[in-house]
Amino acid sequence: MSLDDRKLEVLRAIVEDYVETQEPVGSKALVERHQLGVSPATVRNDMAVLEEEGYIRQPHTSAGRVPTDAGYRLFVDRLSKVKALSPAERRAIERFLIGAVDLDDVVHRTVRLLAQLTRQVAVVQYPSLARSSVRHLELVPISTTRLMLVMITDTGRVEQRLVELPGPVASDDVLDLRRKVNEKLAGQRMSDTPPLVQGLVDECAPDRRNTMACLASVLLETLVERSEERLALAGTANLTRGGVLDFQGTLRPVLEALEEEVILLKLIGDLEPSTTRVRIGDENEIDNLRSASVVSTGYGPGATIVGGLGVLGPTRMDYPGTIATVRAVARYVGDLLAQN
Amino acid sequence: MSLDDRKLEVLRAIVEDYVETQEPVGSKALVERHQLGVSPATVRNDMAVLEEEGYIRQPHTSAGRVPTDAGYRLFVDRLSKVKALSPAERRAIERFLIGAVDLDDVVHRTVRLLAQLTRQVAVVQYPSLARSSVRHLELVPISTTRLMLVMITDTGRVEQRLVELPGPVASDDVLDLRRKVNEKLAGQRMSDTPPLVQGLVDECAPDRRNTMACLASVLLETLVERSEERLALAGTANLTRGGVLDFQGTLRPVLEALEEEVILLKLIGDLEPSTTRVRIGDENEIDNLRSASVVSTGYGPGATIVGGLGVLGPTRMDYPGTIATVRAVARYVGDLLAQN
DNA sequence: GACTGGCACTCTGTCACGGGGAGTGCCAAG
DNA sequence: CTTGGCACTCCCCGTGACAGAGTGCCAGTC
Repeated sequence: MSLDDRKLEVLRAIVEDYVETQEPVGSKALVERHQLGVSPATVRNDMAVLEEEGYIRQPHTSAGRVPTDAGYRLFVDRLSKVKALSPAERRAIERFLIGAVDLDDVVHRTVRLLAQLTRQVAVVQYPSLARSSVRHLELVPISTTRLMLVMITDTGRVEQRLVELPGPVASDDVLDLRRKVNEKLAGQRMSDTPPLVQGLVDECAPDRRNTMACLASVLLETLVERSEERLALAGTANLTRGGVLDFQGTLRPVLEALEEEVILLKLIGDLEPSTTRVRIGDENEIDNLRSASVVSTGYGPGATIVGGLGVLGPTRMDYPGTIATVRAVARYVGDLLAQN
Repeated sequence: MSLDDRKLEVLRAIVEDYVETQEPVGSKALVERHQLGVSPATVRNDMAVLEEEGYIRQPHTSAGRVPTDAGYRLFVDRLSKVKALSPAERRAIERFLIGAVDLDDVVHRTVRLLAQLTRQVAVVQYPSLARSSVRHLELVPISTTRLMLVMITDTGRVEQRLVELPGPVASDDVLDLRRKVNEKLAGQRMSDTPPLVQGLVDECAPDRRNTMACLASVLLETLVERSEERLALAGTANLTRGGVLDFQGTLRPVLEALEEEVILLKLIGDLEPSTTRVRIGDENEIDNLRSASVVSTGYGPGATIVGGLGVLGPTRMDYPGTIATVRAVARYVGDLLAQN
């Protein structure tokens, strides 16, 4: 038994209506709202099959039908085309992102924009350190035995870390250190740096080796190990739209998940394919998000990807619209980064 | 007609019970749980007076009493002593804050700690630029006509901003610029800088004045005008404790308010008195937070204050405990900053 | 063979009703 | 001023009845 065209059409209609009205949809309402050209009874038969196949279900006997996660999945994969953005939306994106003064600003504007356009929770990952390269390293003396290490990446991120030195260092020596690390590391991809950092220590004159070793360990920590990914979040208030109906009664697990950076990174940061990724309900590995869907994609200058962004909402979401918006915003942000 | 001691005692008992049980408290339960030494009937008379005075109210006829905002206010001002922290809490604070590697880390740890200890929403303001002074300014060439300006403050904040130059600048000139701005500005309080920046432009050789003017305008913007305050937020999931009961049914307005940095700053950033500030329900100027209370205080190294922190929760909160925790955390953070 | 109209059935949501319970206000007495 | 007693009010909750929506199935039609 397979799904012929009309059954698919019925599924699409159910998804669209349910997303819009948030109420189980019945056969009669369906034929009234869509030109299906058949009677409610026929639709009912189709519905019975769709339910058998697991694409829709009844909250209770003699209620209308509601799409299952599998139903949404089928809808997304085969039944929906990506909506084109309205000119108004395009303008909104441009207006919003223009005039950002630095990376922080770009990220914050982006996340708010995304939340606003999709009316959902938005997450934007800062350009990943691991995917950036070093533009410049700066050493600023804080006291005689302390340095502030400032790293600037080609994506505009600025990371700082305090370095505790084993002993006092003269300011000329700091300049020397600064020159050395920059010669060695500037322009390098983050992933290529560890052996170079080791080389820095090895090549160092013995009397300075201690100092350099300290610096090197902080460098390694900053560059790779602790490679801190940062995130921005916006639009949590959108979770309350649709009342208590979405998210099976309580926002708690969702809010909890949103507080865990690790979890968010997992959601957004899975960047292998350059395409948009949609996770629907149960497809999420995180238990707390079993009643949510996530639409995410990578962004970056040109074809390269330096970070992820996406939105999270109820499984009952407007997938075509959301996907379109997420993609468009990612592209704009990529272009913006390319300009720098 | 005034409030004698027993009436105050009754009010205290009502607040304590209500905070704990979240249910309107009646006269009978009250005398059972507290050693008031009088009968329920007497307590009822006292309650009638307290209600008349506006400190408590009945959700409906023949229900127990619930404190009003004014009741909480009186409780906070006159009836509660600040609870001492338990050793476990002290240890938790120390363990949590130790090992922070940089300012970002300190702020993030602090805000999570605060949310965890108070089981409420926590907000921590980064050290305010306006209250810091310049430690060092760095200019990093991005291209021939673009510089990255990096400012490091004595509180450890690092701000960056892109500078678009009117024309190409040689790298020697950049070094020269760098030296000049540092000579002039390093060590200065942020609020004293504007005339100095102007001075920089005036003293500049005519052929470089254009470049310097560009830099100066970005500097001014970064230092004062756009003096961007940053915040960290944690514990929003705690809003869902107590179900839909707190916050009159919907979290929406509260979540919305929490998304507005401006609003949060208003809550937390009011730092004139070095004491802890408590805003209860209607005392909040922000309409969206009329059903919430905010406990906030300033923090900073030694006696100076460089930023604010605090928590937000339902008016029905454990004020003594919350106040104690907020103060303690602020003190620890201050000490931590003093060490740098 | 696929579609349709009709019909009986099921389940929800809601409303009215009523009793139990908690709590109050008031009064008269100690 | 305090207390015990009592009548009263109102919420909460379980029950039952009812309308409405929607289904499943069957027999008839094209």
